[in-house]
Amino acid sequence: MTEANRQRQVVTRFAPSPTGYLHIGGGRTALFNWLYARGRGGKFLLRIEDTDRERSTPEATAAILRGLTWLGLDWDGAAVSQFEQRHRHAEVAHRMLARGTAYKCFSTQEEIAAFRAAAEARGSYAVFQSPWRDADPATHPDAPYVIRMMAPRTGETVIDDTVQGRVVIQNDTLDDMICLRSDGTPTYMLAVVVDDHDMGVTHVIRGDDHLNNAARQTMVYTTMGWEVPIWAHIPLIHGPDGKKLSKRHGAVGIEEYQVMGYLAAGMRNYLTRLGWAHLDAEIFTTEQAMQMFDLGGIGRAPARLDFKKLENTCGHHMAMADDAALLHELRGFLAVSGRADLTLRQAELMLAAMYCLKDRAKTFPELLDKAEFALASRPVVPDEAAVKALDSVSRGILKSLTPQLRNALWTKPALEAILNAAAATQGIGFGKLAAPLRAALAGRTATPSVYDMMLVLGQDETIARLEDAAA
RNA sequence: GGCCCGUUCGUCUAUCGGUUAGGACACCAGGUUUUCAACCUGGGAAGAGGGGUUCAACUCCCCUACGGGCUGCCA
Repeated sequence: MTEANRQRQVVTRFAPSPTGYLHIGGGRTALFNWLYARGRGGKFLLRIEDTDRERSTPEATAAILRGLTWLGLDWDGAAVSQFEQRHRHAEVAHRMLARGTAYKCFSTQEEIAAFRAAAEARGSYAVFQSPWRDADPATHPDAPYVIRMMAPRTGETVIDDTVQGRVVIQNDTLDDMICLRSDGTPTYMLAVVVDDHDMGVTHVIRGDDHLNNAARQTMVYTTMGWEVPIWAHIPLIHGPDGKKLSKRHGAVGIEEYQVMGYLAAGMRNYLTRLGWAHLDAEIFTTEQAMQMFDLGGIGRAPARLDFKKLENTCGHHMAMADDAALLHELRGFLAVSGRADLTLRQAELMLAAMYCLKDRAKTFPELLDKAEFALASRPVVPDEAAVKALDSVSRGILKSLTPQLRNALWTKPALEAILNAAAATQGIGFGKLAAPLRAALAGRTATPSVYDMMLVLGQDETIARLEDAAA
């Protein structure tokens, strides 16, 4: 890390390749970059690494943008297409050529394969050494060629990594990486460096699968006379079994988590805490995360995904959430999970009920389940257990209750007085009275408090449901 | 095979040479309660193994084991 970088405004970036959905690990990488930049008044940029024309699709790009947006990560400026910078990349490659820090290599892929096979046969695994590295340009054939960087074959390259520490790579373990393919398109290795430099990226925070690559990329910076960014190679996320996260572990795409009904805020909190810690901080807002987040707090070992903890974290955030915001996010969930939107009436009731629902649920499906009494419309169809609670004796009690409720002041103390008196009159405990009320009001036996339901439903609806059940 | 990175309760982690190794999730047991959930209290639970260095090591060094990454005209 140099003085210049330390003083410059922080610029981070997320650079996914658009070959599929936004992977949850990628989402976390983006989150770390975003948190780091936003917490320091810096910039967070987005670049789509679409130089692999075979595998890149616009659908994948769209999915990535959707995933980031859902996670609440906003980027500065428009997303940059790496492919569109290809002429700039080629220009840099040719400049390296002109400077003598790169050369044309005419070796065919068959020749390279043969080289490797021969090395393997000898029991060694030497990196490919192009015969064209020191060839006289006069002997160059009129054939397709790639441009390879002329990397030093001796000495070592040091990666001063904020997370991994000082990592030393021997130069003889690195080959002369290809910068420009034979079709004239740039490789990722060259493109990342050029783009990061051109975009003014100060901190490269990415998966540690790139740690070794950082050595070769450092050479490009050096050979071009550019300033090397501050590296932070973070460990990848693993599945619950400790193995690399893959489809067999279940959800790997960030959007799947939205469909499962996790809150974006909870997801951010959980993902921030996964592999990063600041003393005992567990549940925090995004603003607090921005304040606390630092590269030094990132662990060196890969972390495993723990759905239980994710759920618990989301539960905290649901309880903390603003009612209206929660309703809004709930409707977003309804839309992506292919469920019907709420009617105006349902939305109103949902909002009114939120106070007694949100600290009882961890995810949106749970919230919806707890909200069943508010969402249902008359006549409420009781489930099996509720039917049992509505025997003839209970129905009689409900019947005797309605006249009193009709004249009641619709407040909790007033309702409490009425129901307690009713229970006393019947010579039963309050629990005995609550059961049929639940059944009548919600059609089930597990519900929020009967008072909350009555208050949310209102006088008319409450009485109507009791009459429905009593009949 | 070579090179690189990693290893503290089941899981996420704190500790940055001296602590009864702390917290959270999960789990178990109580409690509260109007059902479910929530909530409250308590409990069990860890430094991969082996060598060093040091008065003192989870912390520093080495080896082994295990896990991961790189070793592409993929990113």
